[in-house]
Amino acid sequence: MTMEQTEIAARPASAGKRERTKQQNRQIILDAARTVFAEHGYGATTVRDIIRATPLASGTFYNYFQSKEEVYQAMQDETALTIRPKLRDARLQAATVEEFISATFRTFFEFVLRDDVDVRAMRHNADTMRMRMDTPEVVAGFDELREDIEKAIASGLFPPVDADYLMAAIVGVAFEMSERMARRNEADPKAAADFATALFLGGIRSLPHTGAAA
Amino acid sequence: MTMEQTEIAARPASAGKRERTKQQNRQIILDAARTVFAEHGYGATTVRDIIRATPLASGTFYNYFQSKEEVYQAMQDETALTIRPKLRDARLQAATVEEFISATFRTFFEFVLRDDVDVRAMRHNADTMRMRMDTPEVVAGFDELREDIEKAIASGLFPPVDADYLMAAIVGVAFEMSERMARRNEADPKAAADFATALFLGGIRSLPHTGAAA
Amino acid sequence: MTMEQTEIAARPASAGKRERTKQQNRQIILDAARTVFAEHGYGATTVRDIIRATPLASGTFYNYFQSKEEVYQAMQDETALTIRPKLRDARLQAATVEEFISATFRTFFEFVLRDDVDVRAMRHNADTMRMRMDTPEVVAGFDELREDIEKAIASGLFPPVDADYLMAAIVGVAFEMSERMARRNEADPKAAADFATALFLGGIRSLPHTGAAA
Amino acid sequence: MTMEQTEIAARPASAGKRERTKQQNRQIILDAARTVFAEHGYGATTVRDIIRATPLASGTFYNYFQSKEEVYQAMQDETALTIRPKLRDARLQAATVEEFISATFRTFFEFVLRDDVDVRAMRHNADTMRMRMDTPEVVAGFDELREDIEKAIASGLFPPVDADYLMAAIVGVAFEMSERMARRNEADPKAAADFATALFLGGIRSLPHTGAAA
DNA sequence: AATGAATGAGTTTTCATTCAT
DNA sequence: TATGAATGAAAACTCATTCAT
Repeated sequence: MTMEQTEIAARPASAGKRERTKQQNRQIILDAARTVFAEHGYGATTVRDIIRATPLASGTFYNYFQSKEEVYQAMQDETALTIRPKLRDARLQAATVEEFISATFRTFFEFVLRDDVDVRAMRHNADTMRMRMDTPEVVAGFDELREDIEKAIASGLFPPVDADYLMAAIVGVAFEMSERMARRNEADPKAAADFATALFLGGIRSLPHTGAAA
Repeated sequence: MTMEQTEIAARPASAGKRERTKQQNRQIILDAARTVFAEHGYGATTVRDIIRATPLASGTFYNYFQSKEEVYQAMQDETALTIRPKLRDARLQAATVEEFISATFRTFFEFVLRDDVDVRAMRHNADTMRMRMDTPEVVAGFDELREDIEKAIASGLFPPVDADYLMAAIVGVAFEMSERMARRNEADPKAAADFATALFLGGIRSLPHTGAAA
Repeated sequence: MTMEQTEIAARPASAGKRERTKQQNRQIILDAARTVFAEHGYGATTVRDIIRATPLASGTFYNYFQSKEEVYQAMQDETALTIRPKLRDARLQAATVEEFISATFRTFFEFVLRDDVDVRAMRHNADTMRMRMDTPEVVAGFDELREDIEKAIASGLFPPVDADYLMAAIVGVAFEMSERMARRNEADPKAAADFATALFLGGIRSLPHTGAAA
Repeated sequence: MTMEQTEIAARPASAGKRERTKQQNRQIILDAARTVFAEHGYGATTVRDIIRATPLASGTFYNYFQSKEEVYQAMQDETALTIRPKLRDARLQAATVEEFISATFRTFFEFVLRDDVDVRAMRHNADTMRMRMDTPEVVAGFDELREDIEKAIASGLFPPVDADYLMAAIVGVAFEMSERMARRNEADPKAAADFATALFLGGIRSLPHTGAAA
């Protein structure tokens, strides 16, 4: 106890540091990394940038991650691990093509809007695609989608189409539309999902007509 | 004297040897940048990398571009300036929805396969970034597509749908599918364009059935 | 426990070893800069020169100063901050014109000889620059002198002369003579101050006669 | 004549280049150097800066000067060669101490104001003293003044004082006062010279009284 | 002679990582 | 374990000078 008092006396104004657990520090770094990577892109982000967005010291970073690369991977994995189960669950419960497609887009657009600011910000910098495409978790998410499409084909739910291209089309529409959606004043994930779903189910002629152009 | 006249006549038209070398060097740097960016991604690429991929001296780079950023933008603009007129021409001649959509994808996929160095380089680098496109020229290309969609709606060619989302969907599918296509052993731009066109015209159920899955 | 108390007590006062090293390194850089600037002149000096004159690593320089310019300014300010109080004290105690002038030159010449590293270094470099002085601290020192002259005029100590020109004359004589003095084998600040004082009090005809020319 | 026409035809809009003689180009470079050195100081000035202040090409510089150093020396020498004879003439005609001192300051202050913008501008950058002090011509000018003082002592015109210190005092007052003078709205070289002359002849108590403080 | 782009050595600057405290 | 200054390899950038035209 004497020692504790000593410590407290020796630290003028660092109250609260004792509260920080290892897990919290790791999360603090991950959150800071997410924000900074999204703002400057992977290449332009320095470890110092991440640390600066943190109450921690530079050396502390290395108690949790070996390098910039590692924290980046961890961050990507965290994102993928959050959305992948959501998407998979949505698809697994689909009994019809409509449900499969609708649930995929609905889940994705809602996730983008509610849980994660990155996907929007990521689009503004040159490293975006790299960030999106190349960590194992993200690639696994794509593979998962293709596999689910293949299963749907096998079970007769889907017609026997090119699963790889269909996956690509879904992914492309999801990312590109989410960016446009996020830029609108009143982002409406349901409307966006309805649009994408109609497109995939019936093509352009099935898309909902806009009031304005009617 | 004949030679002198020749030289005089030649100067304004072909701009002289100096001028030609200058243009060549600029192009050498742009081409090297395209290759290196495609190979390592924007963030991981250094100006030194670009110079190393060139027979030129380091200082020469700075006679043409201020920074990595600037050469990257120039490279994107060059790409956009090449493909935009092709795409616009293709769309302008469209008399039906089918032609509009089909010509867009066909032109894009063929360009990716034939003319674009970086996409070719990407084929050999599974985890390469797709060049992010938001320089003025590229954005103008997107705007052009949306405007053409709006015109098509106004003329009754297209139903009155959300032009912004439709543009995003086309762009997303074009980029994402072109990447998948480029990775295949026998890339077939016609087949890819047919797939995308069928999707946009009639939805999933209109997509061509694959023999394998049939 | 005694040791712990000792540490606690020592921390705020002596600022800890880290803090001490930091101050030392800053001083090491400043001292090296002073020597190198004096030897090569401001323009010919590179940051590398300064670092080389130091046991520190190149990056360490940038932990303390942004540029050559900044370390130069800091160095000048340091000098000005050292000599300004000495000069002001000397003038404040002056009850006569003689004391005012005499004390000013005496203090300046003695400082140059004893305390100022760069002037000492200059002695070994005939064509060294005299550090140009126009950082805020230095200018403030000049202003202080002019103000003290104005006060002396107001109190009747000095005749009502042009204080700005008189200040300039004193400064010019002080700097130029100090340089000549420093180059002599046996620099004698008292003799130099007597010379300048006699000049300012009675003009050329009051200057001490040299034995040689008599 | 045919060739001349050919040349004219080949040069779209370079009229007047034929007029430039070697001597003119040399002078163009010297004048540009004077301006640029005065503005940025010796160290911060690049050969490119000088060329940019010129209608000439970079390669042309090296037809006239070997290096930055050489053009700098030439410029300094030009200045010193202009003012040194003026000063020497003024002193040689002096029959009294008054005339010697008065003519020196009068000539210097008028030169600074009329013929040369450098001396003022030079004071604003760190390399000033170096620029002023160390070219052979400038040093020779100082030596000349000291020699003239020694001759004046030998002839009985001056009392037997320390010629080196007196020279330094004159130089210091001349440069420092010229800077203050140049900053005034209505620079008056006669008044400045009268001030300095009175100081050197009779000390502070002989200085002209200002109306304001009377 | 004049031109001005190319050169590359040298300088400035950054920043991931280490390590003494 | 936390801290944050030190490190130095590597990247960015400059610029005096050369040389083909």
